[in-house]
Amino acid sequence: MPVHNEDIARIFDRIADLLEIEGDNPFRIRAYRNAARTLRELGMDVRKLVEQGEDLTTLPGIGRDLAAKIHEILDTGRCRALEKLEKKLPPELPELLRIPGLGPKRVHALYHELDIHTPEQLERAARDGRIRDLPGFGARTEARILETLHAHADTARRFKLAVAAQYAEPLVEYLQGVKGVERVEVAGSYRRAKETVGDLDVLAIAKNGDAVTRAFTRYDEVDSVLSRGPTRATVILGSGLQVDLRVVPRESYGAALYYFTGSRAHNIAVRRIAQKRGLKVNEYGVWRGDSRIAGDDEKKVLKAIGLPWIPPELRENRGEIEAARAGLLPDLVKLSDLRGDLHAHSRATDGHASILEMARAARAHGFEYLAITDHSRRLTVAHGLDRKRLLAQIETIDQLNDRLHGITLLKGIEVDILEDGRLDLPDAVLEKLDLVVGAVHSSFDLSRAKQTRRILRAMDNPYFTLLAHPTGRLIDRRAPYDVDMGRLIHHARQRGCYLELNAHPERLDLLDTHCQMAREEGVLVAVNSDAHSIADFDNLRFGIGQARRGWLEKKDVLNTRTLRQLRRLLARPRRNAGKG
DNA sequence: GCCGTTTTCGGCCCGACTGTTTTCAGTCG
Repeated sequence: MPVHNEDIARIFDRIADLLEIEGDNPFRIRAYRNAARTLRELGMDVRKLVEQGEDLTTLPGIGRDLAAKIHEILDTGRCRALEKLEKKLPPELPELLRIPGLGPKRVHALYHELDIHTPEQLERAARDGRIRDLPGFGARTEARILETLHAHADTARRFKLAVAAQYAEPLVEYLQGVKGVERVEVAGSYRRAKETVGDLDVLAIAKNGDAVTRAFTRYDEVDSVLSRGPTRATVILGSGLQVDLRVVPRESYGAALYYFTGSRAHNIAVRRIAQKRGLKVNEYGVWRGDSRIAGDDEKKVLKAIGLPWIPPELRENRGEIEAARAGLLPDLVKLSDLRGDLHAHSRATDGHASILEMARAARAHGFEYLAITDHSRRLTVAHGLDRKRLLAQIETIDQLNDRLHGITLLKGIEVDILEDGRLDLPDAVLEKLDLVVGAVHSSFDLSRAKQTRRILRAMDNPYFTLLAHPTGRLIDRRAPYDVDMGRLIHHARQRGCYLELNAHPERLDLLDTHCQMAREEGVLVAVNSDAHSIADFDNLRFGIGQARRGWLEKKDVLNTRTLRQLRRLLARPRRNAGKG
């Protein structure tokens, strides 16, 4: 079994969990967690870096010791440090940390005092009333544990950004109507446009916080109230989504917004910078001694620390702070930069609207062009187009273009990439199209080598323009297929073809880290809706959020180009094909 | 365990809410 970054990251997280239960040095624990994070966000296999003879201690948060452990895990598949810990403590113990309200200290007590290792044992002990007598526990805590054990599966789940938006928007509206509330905004991972959010962090300006948190807990979607004070309250909505509300005075709003937008890693890094300058940063402002030197406005807060404003989507401590200090922050792409959409379906296959309806909807979004890219014949469930039907559709689009004003339809196809890398329709018909969007819809479980070879070969087709949803993942439902994204991006560069960032809320595929790789390699990314109905164009905002998380600028995105520029770019793979 | 234009040793982000603590630890974000 090849060891991937995620495997190593999990080992480090387990070590951190166990050390924490043992009451080890918190900074040592954090070091393991930071290293796990570095590995997860590396964007390429650490194994590859090792093969290239790179020094792993150049990676952030990885020093001599952890580099050696990575080598050990890569070489042997094992980690002696973890095995040693697992001899001291039951390996399943970290599971208990996932239960809300249980931290390392309490898990330590449960294990050492009552020999509890598992949620099942915990439940039994709680039912028997044996937990309340432990020091630091009580009857309330015991009851709470039983309660959360039952709700456990529900509360642990994350919500797709688009789903969270459906809950966030009406809640914001409700809070804006509460007396005394001046302003409401959702911060946290929602504001950073993460593909999924664990909870909502809502921020409000008001003088009387107590009245506002009280009104918040009375919102009719609230299922249970976890805590409530004069500046903060936490509730669970009926959907299972947790919402934290914080209320701050106007003079602290910028500091609070910055603080609660996170990410945690970003905040820590920025506060360390502030600390070195003799400043303290908290949710109420930036402080020099007892005097607040900034607070009401996010831009001013960052300025006081000596940094330019950093877009929320970048705040992951993945180089944005260094870029900010060097004046090298990207000028991120905006939704309004999009001039068209290069992936949409019609009723001819599995779409719900006619080509004309789709064209009009795209025009209403201000688009200059829309590519119709229905499925190809192999995808029979979607009634995929064969050669004959595609030729008929080409004719239809030509006719529509003659009478449509203000928008141009591009002739395309979302053609299946077959298992051997051939495309699902003959070149003779692909040649007649403006663009060919290739996609994997089958054989997801090929080995990494085979899957990579399959897609590389598809890209070699002279008519191949754009690789749709490049990892094939469906958030929470289907893991990405195993493919060497670095090689795909490199090959796209050589072939002159492009990658899609599919904006469908279930896909958001390319991942943000892949976008960064594409950008560094100079491969343009198309942010596409994959619309199956006229409403689906609205999903582009989530795609743009993801693109911004991937540091993409307007110039990095294919469909920010004018139709004229775009046509030239779409012809590039064909031109390159002749050069062998 | 990591890290370094104040440091190779001595630091490492900061505050709110809860429950059981009668002065604060634990958890969370």
